[in-house]
Amino acid sequence: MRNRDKSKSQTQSSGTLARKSQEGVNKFLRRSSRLSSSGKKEQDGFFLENDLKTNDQEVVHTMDVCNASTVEGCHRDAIENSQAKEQEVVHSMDVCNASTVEDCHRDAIENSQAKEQEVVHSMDAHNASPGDDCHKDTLLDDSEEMNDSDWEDGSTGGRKPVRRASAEDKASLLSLLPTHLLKISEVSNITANALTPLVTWFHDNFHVRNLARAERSFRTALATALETHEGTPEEIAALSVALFRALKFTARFVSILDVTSLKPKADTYEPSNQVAERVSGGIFSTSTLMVDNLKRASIAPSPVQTSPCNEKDDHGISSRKSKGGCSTSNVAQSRDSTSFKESTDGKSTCQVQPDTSRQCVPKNSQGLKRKGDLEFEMQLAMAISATSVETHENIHDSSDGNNSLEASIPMKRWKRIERVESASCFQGFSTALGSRKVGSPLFWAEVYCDGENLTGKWVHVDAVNAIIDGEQKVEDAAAACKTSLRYVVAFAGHGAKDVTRRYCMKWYKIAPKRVNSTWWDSVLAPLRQLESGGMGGTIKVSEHPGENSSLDRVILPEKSGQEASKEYGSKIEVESSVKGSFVATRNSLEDMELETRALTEPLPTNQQAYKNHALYALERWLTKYQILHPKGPILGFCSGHPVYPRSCVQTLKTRERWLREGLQIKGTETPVKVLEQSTKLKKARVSEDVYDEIDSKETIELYGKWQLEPLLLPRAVNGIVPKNERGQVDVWSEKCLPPGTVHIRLPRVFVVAKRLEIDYAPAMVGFEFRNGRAVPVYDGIVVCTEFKDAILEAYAEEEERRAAEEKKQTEAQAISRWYQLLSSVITRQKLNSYYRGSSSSQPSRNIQDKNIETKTPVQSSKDNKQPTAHRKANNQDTTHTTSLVALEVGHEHVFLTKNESFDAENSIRTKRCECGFSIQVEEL
DNA sequence: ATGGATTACGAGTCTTTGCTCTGA
DNA sequence: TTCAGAGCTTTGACTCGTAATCCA
Repeated sequence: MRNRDKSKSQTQSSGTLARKSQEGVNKFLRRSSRLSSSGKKEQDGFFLENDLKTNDQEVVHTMDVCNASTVEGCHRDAIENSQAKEQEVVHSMDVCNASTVEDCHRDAIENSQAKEQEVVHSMDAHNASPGDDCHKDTLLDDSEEMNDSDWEDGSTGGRKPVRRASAEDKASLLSLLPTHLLKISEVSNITANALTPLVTWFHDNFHVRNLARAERSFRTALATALETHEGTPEEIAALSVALFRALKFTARFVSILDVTSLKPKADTYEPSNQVAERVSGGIFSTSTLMVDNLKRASIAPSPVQTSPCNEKDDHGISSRKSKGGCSTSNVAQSRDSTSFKESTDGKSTCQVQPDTSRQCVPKNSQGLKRKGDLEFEMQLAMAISATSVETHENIHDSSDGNNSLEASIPMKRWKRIERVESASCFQGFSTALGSRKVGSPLFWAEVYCDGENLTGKWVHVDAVNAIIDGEQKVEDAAAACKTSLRYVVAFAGHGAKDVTRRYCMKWYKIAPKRVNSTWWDSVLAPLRQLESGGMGGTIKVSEHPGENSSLDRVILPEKSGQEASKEYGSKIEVESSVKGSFVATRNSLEDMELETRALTEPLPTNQQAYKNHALYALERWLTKYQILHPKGPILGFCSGHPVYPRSCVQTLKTRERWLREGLQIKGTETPVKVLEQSTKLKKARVSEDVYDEIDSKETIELYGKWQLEPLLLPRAVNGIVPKNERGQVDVWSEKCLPPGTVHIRLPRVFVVAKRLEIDYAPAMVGFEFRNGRAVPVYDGIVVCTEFKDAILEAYAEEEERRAAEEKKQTEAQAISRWYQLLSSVITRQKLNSYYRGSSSSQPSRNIQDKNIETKTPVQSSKDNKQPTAHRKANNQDTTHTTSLVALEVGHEHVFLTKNESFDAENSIRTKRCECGFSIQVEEL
C-alpha cells in the first residue's frame, strides 16, 4: 500500500509534468503556426522582436542575414512582439533562421509550475521569400537606407538616429563568396569533400571572437557578426548555416544543449548574493586572491578587459543563466574563448582566444567554493602561465588581419597552438583547464550530402573550426572540455530533431543523464514534424536553370511559396509531391541510421559500464534474479569476461510471482536457479515456554519465462469454487480467477452468498502493511458464474432492506434524541416553576425566556388538539415557537410506532402521543 | 596521475497471509 | 456465545547509487 501510494503520487506528478510540458510545446507550436501564417511581414523579414517597438512607418531595405527569433520562455508570446504595431515593410533576405531550444526539459523538471524558460533561437533559412526582389536590392544596391533600429537593441527605448549603412552592412554572404565557390551550388550529388573549399573559405573569413557587447538581440548580433566577420561560436555557426542554405544546400543548425544536470548538486552555481558575500571577505578570499594574483601575473592586461564582467553574453542561453551573477556567463564566454580547430588536411589546431572573460575569473573564483572550481582556477592560471611563452612563439595573426580590434589589442589575437593529433589537443585542454567546459564544440552545421554513400548522408560541418565530417570527434572534444553530450539537437524550420546518436559513441554514459526518453520524445515529436516540414520546404530548383537568377533560386519554404509569384507557386506545387516523398525517404533513412547506431554501439572497455548497458551485459553484473538464457553469443570480452547481448538476460521469478501474472511453470521444468535464503524463524517451544532462534535455510526456486505456460486453474465444478490452501482465491488479476468463476467486488456480499448457501471464496487482492506486518486485503468474493445473477439480485434486495433498516434506526435515534431534548426542557421548566416563588431566581436565570425558539424540522400538527403548541406559518420548513410553558406538566409523551403516519409526498412523518400531542418530522 | 575495480554505506524497494481484548 | 473491530508495534533482505579506497 505504501508503495502503491508512492507510485500513485509519482504518476500524478509525472502526469502534471507531462501536461505542463505539453502546454509548453503547444504554446511553441501555436506561436510557430502564427509565425507561418501571420503575413508577409514576418515571413519576408525579421521575426519582429522587442527591439522593433516603434509605431513609425519605416521602410527598411536591408539585408537580413538571419531571421532569428529569440523567445525567452514560452509564456513570452511572440504576439506581444507584433503588438508593437510595427508597420515596417522589411525587404530582406533571410538567409538563416536557426533555432536553438534549450533547457525545456530541465525547466519542466525543475519547475513544474510551468515557468518555461526555454530559450529558442529560431533561425530559419527557409523563411526567404522567393519572389522578393529585395535580394537583389539588398545585395546589389548600396544606396538604400538601413534603419539602425534593425541593428541595435531596442532596449534603450528611444529611436536611434538613422545612419547610412556602410558597404559592410549591406554585404551578404553570397556577395562575399568568390565566384568559383558560387558554382558549388550547381554541383549535383554533393559530397563532403566538395564542401571543403567552401568551408575553408568560410573559416578563413569568419572568426570566433568574444567582443564585449552590450545586451542586444541575437539577430542584431548576427548582423554585426556578418558585418565584422567576427562573432561568438553560435553566431559564426549560424552564419555558416545561412551560407549553406543560400547555396541551396539542405542544412540545419546543430547545437549541444547546455542543460542543467538532472541531479541538483551536479552543476549548480552559487547565487550571486553568496558570491558577493564571499567577495566582500569570505573565508576563501585568501586562496582566491592567490589565484587572482597568479593570474594577473601571467596574463597581460588588455584594454578590453576593463569592461564589466557582468555584461550578458551574446547568447540568450548564457545570458539567461547568468542572472545570478557573472559566473555562468563567464563560463559561457570562456567556452567561446577557446575553440577546437582541425584543418581538413588532418592536422588539428586548437585555438585559444584570450578575451574579456578573463577578467571575470578572479571574481568567479572568489564566488565558487567547490574544490574542483578552485582547482580549475589554479590549473587555468598555471596553464596560461606555462603556455604563454609557447603561445607567443606560435602566435600568428588571424587570416584576415584587417581587424581594427586585433590591431589595437594584441592579446585578442588568435593563439594557434598547432597539434598533430586532435586527441592530444583535447587532452591538452582537459589537463590544463580542469573542471570547466572550455573550448567545447557547441554549435555546428549539418549539410545533407546526397552524394555521400548511396542514399545520401547528413554531414557534420564545423565551419568555425574547418572540420568536415568529424562527427566522431565531437564527443571526444566535448568530453575533453567537460561538456556533456546529453542532447545534440538539429534545428530547421521552427522544429528540432534529436541527433545525439550521431555524435555519441558512448551512449551508455549519456543515457542515464538524459530525461525520461518517453517524455523527451513526446516533447520533440511536434518539433520533429516541424523540422521535417522545414527541411521539406527546401526546394532545389536547379532543374530549371536559367529561369531565375541564382539568388531567386535560393531556397524557399512552402509557406513562403504562398507569397511567391503565381507562376513560381505553381511550380512549387508540381514539385512538392516529388519533394515530399524525397524528404520522407531522407528522414526515414536518417532515422534508420540513428537507430542502427543505437544498436551497434562499440563494446565499453570498463566492466562497470555493463552494469546497466542497454545492449550488452556481463554475467558478473547480473542480479540474483537474472540469468543468461541463452548463454550466447559472446560478443567480445572485457577484462577477460565474456560479453553477452542484453537480450539474453532473463529475469527470474518464483512460482508464486509468475502465478500473479497468470502464468505457471510447465510440468517438466525444474528451477533454473535456486537461491538459499537464510531466515531466522522464531518458534515457540510451548513445553519450555521459551523462545529460541533457529537458523534455517530456505530455498527460493526461480524460473524463467521460457519455462512458463498460461495458468491452468482447476475449473469450478458443481458450484464449488476451487480454493487455495488458505480457503481463498488470490485475485491478482482476472487471469487468476478459476474458470467458471466470477469476482464480485461488493461490500458485505459474502453475507448474501452465505444466506443463499452458495459456495464462495474470499477474494484476496493484495497486501497492506500494518503494524510492521503484511496483512491480506480482501475485496469481495469469488463465486461460480451461474450464481452471479442470483447473488446480485439478492444483494440488491439485501442492500435495500439494509438501507431501510438503517434508515429506521436513524429515525428512531432521532426521535429518541428529540425526546431526550424535550424531556430535559420540560424538566427544567418544572424545576423553574417549582422554585420560582420560593427561593433564589438563580436557577431560572437561564430559562427566563418563556418561549424557547427552536429552529428544527419539527412542526406541530395542524390537527393538534392541544392548544399548547402553535405554529408559525411563515415558513413551511419550520421555524416554530413552542410555548413550553403551556406544555402539560406531569405527562411524558410516548410516540408509538403504530400511531405514526407518513406523508410520502412531503416526506413528513407525523408522530403522535396517546395524549393527542403530535409532532411532524421532515425526513431529509 | 589516472582510471578501473572493489568495498562500504545509505536510501529505497520489495516482501507479504496475527493475536488479543473488548464490546455489541 | 459469537463476532466484528480496535489496538498492538513498527521487518528485513535486497537492489541500487555513490563515495572512498585500493591497485595496476
